[in-house]
Amino acid sequence: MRSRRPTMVDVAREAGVGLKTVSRVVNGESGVSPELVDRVFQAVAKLGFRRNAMARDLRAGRSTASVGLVIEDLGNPFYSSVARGVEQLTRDRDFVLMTASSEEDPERERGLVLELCQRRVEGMIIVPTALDHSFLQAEIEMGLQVVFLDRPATGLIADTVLVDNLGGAIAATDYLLDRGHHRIAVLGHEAKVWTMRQRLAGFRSALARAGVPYPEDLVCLGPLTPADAAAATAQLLDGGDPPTAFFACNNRMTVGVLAELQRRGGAADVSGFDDIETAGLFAQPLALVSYDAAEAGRRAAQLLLERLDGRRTPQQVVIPTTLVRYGSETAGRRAPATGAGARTPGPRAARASTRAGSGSGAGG
Amino acid sequence: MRSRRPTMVDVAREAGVGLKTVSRVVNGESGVSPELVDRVFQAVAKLGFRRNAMARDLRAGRSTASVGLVIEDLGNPFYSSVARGVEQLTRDRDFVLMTASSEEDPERERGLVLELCQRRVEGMIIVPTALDHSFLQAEIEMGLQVVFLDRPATGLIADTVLVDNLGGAIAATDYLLDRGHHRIAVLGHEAKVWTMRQRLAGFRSALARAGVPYPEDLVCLGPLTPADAAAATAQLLDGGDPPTAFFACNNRMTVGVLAELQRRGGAADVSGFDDIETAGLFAQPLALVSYDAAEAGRRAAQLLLERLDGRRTPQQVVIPTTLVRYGSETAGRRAPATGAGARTPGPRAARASTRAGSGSGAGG
DNA sequence: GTGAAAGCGCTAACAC
DNA sequence: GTGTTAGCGCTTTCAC
Repeated sequence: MRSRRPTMVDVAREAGVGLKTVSRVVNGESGVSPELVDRVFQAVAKLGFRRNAMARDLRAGRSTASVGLVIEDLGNPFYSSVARGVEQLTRDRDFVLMTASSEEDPERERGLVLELCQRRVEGMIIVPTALDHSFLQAEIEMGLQVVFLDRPATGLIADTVLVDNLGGAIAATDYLLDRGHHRIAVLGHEAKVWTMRQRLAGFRSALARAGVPYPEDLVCLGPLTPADAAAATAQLLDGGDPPTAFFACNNRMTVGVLAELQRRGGAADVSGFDDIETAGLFAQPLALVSYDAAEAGRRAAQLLLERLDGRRTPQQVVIPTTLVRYGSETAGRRAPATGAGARTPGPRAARASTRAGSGSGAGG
Repeated sequence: MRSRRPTMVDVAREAGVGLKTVSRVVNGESGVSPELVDRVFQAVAKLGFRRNAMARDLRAGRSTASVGLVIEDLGNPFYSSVARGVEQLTRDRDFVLMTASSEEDPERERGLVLELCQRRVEGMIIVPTALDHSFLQAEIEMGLQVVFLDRPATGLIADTVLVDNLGGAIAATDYLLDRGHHRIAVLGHEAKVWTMRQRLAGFRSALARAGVPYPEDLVCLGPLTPADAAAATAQLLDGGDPPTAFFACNNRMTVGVLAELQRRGGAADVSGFDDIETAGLFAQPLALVSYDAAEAGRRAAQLLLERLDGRRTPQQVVIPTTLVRYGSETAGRRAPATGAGARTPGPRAARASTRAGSGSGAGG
């Protein structure tokens, strides 16, 4: 029993009123007699009428009350937190979220962006993978609003939300330096990724300030998965003059390093970028650069909404990071007896902000 | 410099051809002379024309080549994996994914579903929170295709993808029973949630089969966050005749239980529903009911696509679970020396499937 | 091969 | 207060 979707004309006929009256009632406009309002609602309910948003938006000459979110991978906890944050702000304005994963493929990213343009989204939040986003300039001139997240766009001036990569990496490196390490290995993604370059720069900067030479032989860029990182860790440890500590540039690297250390019963100190929800339960103590991913999403959404409301001067927001130490020196020996040990929920063990405020100002 | 978005009419004028010719070229139809094709493409590029999908779909009388995904919380790892799985299949058909979080609020869920109906999505994948979905019947009769995920819908016959809750819970309980426990505590969400009832039923069933009495005083339903679960764990442990083991009905419960045990240096055995990515790095050994959330999303998307292609007989798919043991008895004492210990990436320590196949068949 | 006209379902402007 | 008309940007007849 597959019936056709009723239109306003159908409703008008059913209610015995004119088309415009139905439109008025459905849109909650005033100036319709209570009796007709009732008849229209009755007909709407009887026919199961749902106003066609396509026709409505088309006629009104506007976009589709929706925002596009182009990220690397929806399945990654960082991005899903971001998506959640974005959603929290956009849902209040009755925007629909169209999510798409670029999979770090510039071509795919471009395709998704243009696809969303064709769907006439009002705005987009993009985690840029492509090296050049000037192709968006034309869309922007035609009314598309864009906010970049996690990395700045190249070839384009636009609102941007970034994480304090430099400060976080410095804090993570200082943590290891403070514990007396001079041979610190670094594991990270390819250096072509902007965030990775920033984090590496922070690492170098912290070493330089401490007068510790940059360990060329301990810098391992390329691994993608935890398994890759574990293998790389093994190789580093098996080399001559092995590292005594590790700086993992993202959560996947951290997990890989820890897994290999645990497998060996090794005791290297570890710090890493990106927080891990369950780090308080780990056998090994470590320090992680933490930041609020959902907040990054919320800020991006906020910037986008402001733009849709008319703001035109580009802004940049930097999300602050915090170094969180998980587990104590004694942790791992079947949980500490004191309350000062690792714990996942509740207050964190030790925090040190790498940035004072949430720094927002004109940029570009 | 905010210019108006060009339409096909603009392109036609620019190229000096008729409207229909532009339409033909833009849609890759044959039967246009190469010369005109070229002129049209030139004009398209010059003006930055992007075909308006709203107008196109409206005129064609079809839906918007999009699927809606209504889940509980995009930020939850389980749901973001599901979303990723859905996306993997739908992107190939050039569908756009509209994601929305119901936040376990039946009213909100209903609102989101109807909103997506107004947007004329072709189909929806819903994790049902509401108790009654018969209101969807009308939409379905008007062409909407629906697949339910994680829980069956009530008051409605439709395609459904479920996890083997019963089998998983039995396996998790058996694990604890096999280790000699008779006083097993259960922590879980409210029993009004279908999955929770299933998991509890599995727990009861395993106990009954082992001749162990159901421990009324150790069943704690209600906690939502890890902190709630930790507090509940503390209360259970501080009571008279405390439990010697815990069955945590979801990942948040598991984390809470472990956190409290770790804080106390306690040694209770733990098993839990839902896998945790980093469980191999935990100080405490445990067993987790694991299943492929992304696969659940893919299967749901597959069912939806089949429906869009014309299938009409309702189907049900059950995603199998596996009990994964993390860490050995010696784990936690600063990592085991042998390779048999916990490790996160790579092959899992010990698996025992709770279901033979991926069971798919007619249902409803 | 190509283009003019009609119309998808709705809203905006105007008459009644 | 209410209904009629036109038209959003596109596709679909159907002439030429």
